[in-house]
Amino acid sequence: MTNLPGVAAHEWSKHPFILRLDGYIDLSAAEKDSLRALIEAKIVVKRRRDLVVDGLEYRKLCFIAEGFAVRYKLLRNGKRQVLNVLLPGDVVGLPGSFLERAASSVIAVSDMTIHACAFDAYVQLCYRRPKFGLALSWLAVHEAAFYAEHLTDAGRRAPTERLARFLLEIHARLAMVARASEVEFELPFSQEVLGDALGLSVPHLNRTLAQLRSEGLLTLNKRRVQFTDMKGLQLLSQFQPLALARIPERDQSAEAALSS
Amino acid sequence: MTNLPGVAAHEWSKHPFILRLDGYIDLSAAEKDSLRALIEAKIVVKRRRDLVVDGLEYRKLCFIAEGFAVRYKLLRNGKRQVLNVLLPGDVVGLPGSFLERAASSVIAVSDMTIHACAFDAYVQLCYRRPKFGLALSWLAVHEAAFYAEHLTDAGRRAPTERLARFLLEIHARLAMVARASEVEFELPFSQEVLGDALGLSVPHLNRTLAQLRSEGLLTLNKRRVQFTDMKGLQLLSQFQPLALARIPERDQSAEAALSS
DNA sequence: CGAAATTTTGATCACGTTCAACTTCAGTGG
DNA sequence: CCACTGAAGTTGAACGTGATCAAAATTTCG
Repeated sequence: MTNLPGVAAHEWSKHPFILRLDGYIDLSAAEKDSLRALIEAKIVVKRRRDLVVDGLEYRKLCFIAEGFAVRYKLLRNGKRQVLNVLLPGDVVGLPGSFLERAASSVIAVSDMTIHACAFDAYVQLCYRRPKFGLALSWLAVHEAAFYAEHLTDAGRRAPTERLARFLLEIHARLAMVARASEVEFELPFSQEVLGDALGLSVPHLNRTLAQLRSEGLLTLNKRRVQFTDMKGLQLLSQFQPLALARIPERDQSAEAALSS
Repeated sequence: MTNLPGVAAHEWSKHPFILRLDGYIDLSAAEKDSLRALIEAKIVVKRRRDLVVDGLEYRKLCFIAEGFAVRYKLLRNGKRQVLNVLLPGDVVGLPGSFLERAASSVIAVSDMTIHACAFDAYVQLCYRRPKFGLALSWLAVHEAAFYAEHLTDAGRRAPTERLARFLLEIHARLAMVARASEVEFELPFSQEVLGDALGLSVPHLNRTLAQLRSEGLLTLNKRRVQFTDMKGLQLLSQFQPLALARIPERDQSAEAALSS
């Protein structure tokens, strides 16, 4: 790991996390700068490095600039559930920082570069600039909504459907931060990770994948996915990206009418 | 449904939602009052009434004073996934209000009384009093953390373990709002709901329940659960309630050091 | 280039679903 | 009060999906 202080302004405005925020909130340059000022370090993380460890205290927010990670929970019986995959623009330390001790682990599955800020510093920023508190809520709700979808997948959907939905979701998320073309993207996860994300064994995941391939819906090799029949995939998976509403602006007129 | 305006102060301070907030944030009487001022109506809802409908816009936060509901997602193939059960102190409209259109439905499973406030009004309160934005974040993170646990249950845990964990979780949540004794509580959900929550068929859920009973871990009749071997349940289920950290207070001294 | 990780394929088996019948319970009207 | 009705809970038998175990083929990486 290499630590360099802060972030340059021109770099920050194109940061995938800022790109994501732009998707649901209007931030002025000054506001973006006040967030940038919190960044304590740019960190380069090697593949397989632990970022968060289940059971330990963690009090940081890390914004992923580049690279991929996986949040997972290891069980007593040796099984593993991948809770979420973390892509550029995602935040490490959500929900870990809100708990006394992290309830899951995070590990890098590729080399990464991330920007870290102290959790307390972010909370104090929320007091000064309430908009960031709302942004945090939106982020957390987004997270919860994704989990809800995955829960439905694991509980009630067939394996082919699950896998198709998962790939479409990742594609949509990568497209949001300009890391995917119309029908193609890099998928840096092993089948073991995919299986643990979807609640399937590796052999069965492999067969499920083979089925999607044989139906001509997609190709996947060298960790590169290409959707060869987008319509067919959408039909099979019933996937539709969830539309997060934008955060309402402060209403000054309503302000005057109230004293509290 | 009967609509009466607002809430009385003495009623509000003992409202289960306020009880829950007290668990992770310090709110002054004035702050609690500013939230109370947002309540537009006290609503009495009959059993089986829809509160939120998948696909429709929903822009309210409803704080459950009494009664139980279920958030669920209905699939094309007729299957249903129960995403969460809503207890006194929980909020209806999270995450629904953050989305263009709700991505799940909510239905009352008992008669309920709830206090409704407009979502926009709450957001404006967050601008005036940033602490409420943080409270909202905490609430959302709490929700996300629960989903993460349920995802792990559905994906990787055995049925007996799932069921035991589910019951222990509900017990802990009810205890938090003073609706459960040490080892006993009301469980107003049919086995169909439990099955849909845990991703099991009704017959299998029933057999799983029978197994817990036969092992002397609990009794359940007339919708009343009694844990007869709490230690055994905890051992079997590896359950531990998740410890949400408290929301840090505003730090005035750090304030002065910064201009932004 | 060699070692390790990952992907693929096959055979067997167990768990949990499905379907069906029956029982018990709660609520309602005669 | 009891008979009736529909909902909820319980039990059984047969089936199928996906897990498990094992081994081979292939790729990645040191």
